[in-house]
Amino acid sequence: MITLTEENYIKAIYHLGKYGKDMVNTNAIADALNTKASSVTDMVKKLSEKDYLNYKKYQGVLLTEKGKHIAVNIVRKHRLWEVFLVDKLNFTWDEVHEVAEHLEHIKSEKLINELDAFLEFPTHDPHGDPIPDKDGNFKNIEKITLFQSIVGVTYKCVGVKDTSSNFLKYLDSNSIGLGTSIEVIHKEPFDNSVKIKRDTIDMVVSQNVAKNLYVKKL
Amino acid sequence: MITLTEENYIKAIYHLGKYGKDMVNTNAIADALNTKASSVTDMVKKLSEKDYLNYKKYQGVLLTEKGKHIAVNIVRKHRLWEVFLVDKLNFTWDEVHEVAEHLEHIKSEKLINELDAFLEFPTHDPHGDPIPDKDGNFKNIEKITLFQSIVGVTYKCVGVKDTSSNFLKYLDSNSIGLGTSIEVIHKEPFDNSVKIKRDTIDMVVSQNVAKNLYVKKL
DNA sequence: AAAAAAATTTAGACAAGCCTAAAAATTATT
DNA sequence: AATAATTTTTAGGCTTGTCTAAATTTTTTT
Ligand SMILES: [Mn+2]
Ligand SMILES: [Mn+2]
Ligand SMILES: [Mn+2]
Ligand SMILES: [Mn+2]
Repeated sequence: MITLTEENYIKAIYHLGKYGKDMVNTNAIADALNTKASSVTDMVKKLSEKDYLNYKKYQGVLLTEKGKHIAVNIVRKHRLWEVFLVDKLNFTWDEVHEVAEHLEHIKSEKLINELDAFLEFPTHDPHGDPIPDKDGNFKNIEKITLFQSIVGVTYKCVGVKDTSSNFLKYLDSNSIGLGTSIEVIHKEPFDNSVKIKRDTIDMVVSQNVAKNLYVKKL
Repeated sequence: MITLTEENYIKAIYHLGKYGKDMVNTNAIADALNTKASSVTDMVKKLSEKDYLNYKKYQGVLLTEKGKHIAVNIVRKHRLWEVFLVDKLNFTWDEVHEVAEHLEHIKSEKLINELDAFLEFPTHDPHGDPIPDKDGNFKNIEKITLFQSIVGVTYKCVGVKDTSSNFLKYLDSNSIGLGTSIEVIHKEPFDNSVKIKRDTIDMVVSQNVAKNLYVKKL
């Protein structure tokens, strides 16, 4: 049996280790889970014991295949529930994360597979993140941040990096959402702000915004 | 903040105390929750401290209004999720209870009220039990057990007392479900079995079955 | 009204997760 | 290469919810 707390650790470690092959360190995990490094050390030993990850003292941890499998399944559940909340229950994209954080721990194969079917097998969640299928497979769409974009090119918004309520509400209030077309007009070297044309409207977004908005060439 | 364990105790006490005004005793609670009497004593002290119930040493407990409110809200969530599972996700009535047992603890006002609306404000769950509305109000339909029925009268099946998978599957295999018409042909004094006519078919059900099937005069 | 049986509470212990403070190891700086 | 700073682990303790065994109270039986 795997506990809710163990699941949260595994998911956090998965997200922290997603890019790059190097080990995930204690402080990063403590930070992600709002807990203390000493607590992480304790838990990491237990997870290693249970074979969800490999732990090397003072070095960090790496999920095993077993651990990755658990993690991807939790991510699948999290994102499917988010789709459900937005598509069926009138939640906005800034409201879903907190509730999905709890729903992702409900354990029922049938529940999640039927939910998947009920939602007609969505491939992406409300924030543009890919949804793993029943076997854990998914493909990341090629995307860059608006920060990495090129002047003169038109892009489509395909995701957000920061999923905080604050950022999502900012985007809402500026009529930017998934699918929105964005033409890059100018990139200001001084403060790295980006001038874009959204529909017919010109607007300037800060470096912070540009770095948290994923776009794809049209 | 109320913990998952506390919620389960409160719900169990609510169901045990539903009929009759007398106090719920320690062993009954321990039994319902598959735990030990000593654990119940501990928890009951804590719940009393938090004002969810009144506890009199060696006498038993009674939920306060605050406790009842919590309980009814959990029951509401439990039953709405059961409807969702059956109506939208192709669960059968014998599969829903276990999953709903977990879903009932998800804390989000918006979630449950939107779910209620999405399901078009159902009044009863898949087992015929009434669903409290947003304010905790619900009405029990007048019903008796088949055991209490009268020979010669035709009834409609409106609920089940035992919601175990075994019993529900037995009913399925005998084509008895909510809404099924049942005419009482004979009540056998020797073993309290009941001979009924379901559609055009005569069949005999045991005392055990008769005591767990709720019916209503047509 | 005792004595016996049953129900309930108390005492003491344990696992899971968390914390703070101190010790040890690693990494960065001089 | 030595010292300083940072990171990580260890040690010891706390809370929640559980358990077993023993003590106490209530209820039932004689
Ligand atoms: Mn979570
Ligand atoms: Mn998401
Ligand atoms: Mn429950
Ligand atoms: Mn039910």
